[in-house]
Amino acid sequence: MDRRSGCPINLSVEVLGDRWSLVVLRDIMFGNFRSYGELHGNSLEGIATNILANRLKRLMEEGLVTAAADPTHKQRTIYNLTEMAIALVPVMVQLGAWGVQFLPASPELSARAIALAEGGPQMADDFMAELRHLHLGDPKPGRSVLAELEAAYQAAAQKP
Amino acid sequence: MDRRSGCPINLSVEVLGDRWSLVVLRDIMFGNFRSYGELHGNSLEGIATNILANRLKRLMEEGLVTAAADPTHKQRTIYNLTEMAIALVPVMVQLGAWGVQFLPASPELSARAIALAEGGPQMADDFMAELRHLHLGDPKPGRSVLAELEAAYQAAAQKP
DNA sequence: AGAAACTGCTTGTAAACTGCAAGCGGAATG
DNA sequence: CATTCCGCTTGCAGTTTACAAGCAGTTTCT
Repeated sequence: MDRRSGCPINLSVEVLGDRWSLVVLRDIMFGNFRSYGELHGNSLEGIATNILANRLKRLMEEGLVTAAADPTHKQRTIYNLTEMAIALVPVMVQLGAWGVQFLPASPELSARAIALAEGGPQMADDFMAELRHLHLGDPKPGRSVLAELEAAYQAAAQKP
Repeated sequence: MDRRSGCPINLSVEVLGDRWSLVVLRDIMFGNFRSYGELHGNSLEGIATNILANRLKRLMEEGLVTAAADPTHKQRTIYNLTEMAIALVPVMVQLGAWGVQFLPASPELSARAIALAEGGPQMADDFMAELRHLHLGDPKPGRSVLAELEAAYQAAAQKP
């Protein structure tokens, strides 16, 4: 792993700076898609199969994702986020807020980003706790930010 | 401009998701490098000339950067950040903090990111005000976050 | 038991992007 | 009026991305 420089922003770009890594992490994080099939079948942007396979491999190598066997389906692999990936929640929040403000984001898909930005650091922390439950086996927290975001999306999608 | 989806995170990735865009913006933002020559000559990562030229062109097309003539040197172009780019400060803060925590960032180069993260939202806001002064002609604010970050870097670089 | 569908990929091919080195035209400098 | 500065462009090789097709092992259906 030869790095271009020791600057933290550069290192982050070297790990995340391509057209798909953050999108795949978004789908695992906010969509709770956990297997290859779920990630491919629900991909809003239509990720190609070889790119998805390659990205999952790279994310594992970089330490952002781990693979676990599914007890009910022997051929299915369940992908879990690591603490390193869960720590990207604040980055996702800021990126989403920026996209909503400056890019032509659709109202329905903006709903989650807006809710998350308005929820502030407390909501981000609660979301990270929920992700630690879902991916790392931590105890289940009382609040489900995932459910709140889904509700925000549904409410936005209903309005014509 | 055909976009893959209207998701704000996807749109942000489509604009910023490559190996150089955020690095160039970082250099303009934190290094206050304003011309092609400064950006190329001071590039920590050694950006190639054609990539730098292409990235500046794309950043202008995306509305993140504008070009202005230098009154003293007719052949020099001064690149200014737009409000859209200045609004990326919180993203940079989070990305830097993440890089410091999870990637092998060098102590000297981490100093700015750490100072900025510890400064909280107030410091980010003051930095954005300073950037609006430097790039958009807004009145000069009392606080210079750029000077504080430089001091933090110098202090970290002195320690052996 | 056999057929069909599911699951997680791999392979082939073409196009686009990246990275390196060299060069170039106009402007300022001495 | 030669030299250096400045902002690029060009050529080329290698890598990455994108699209479409296919494939082996597993489970489900009939």
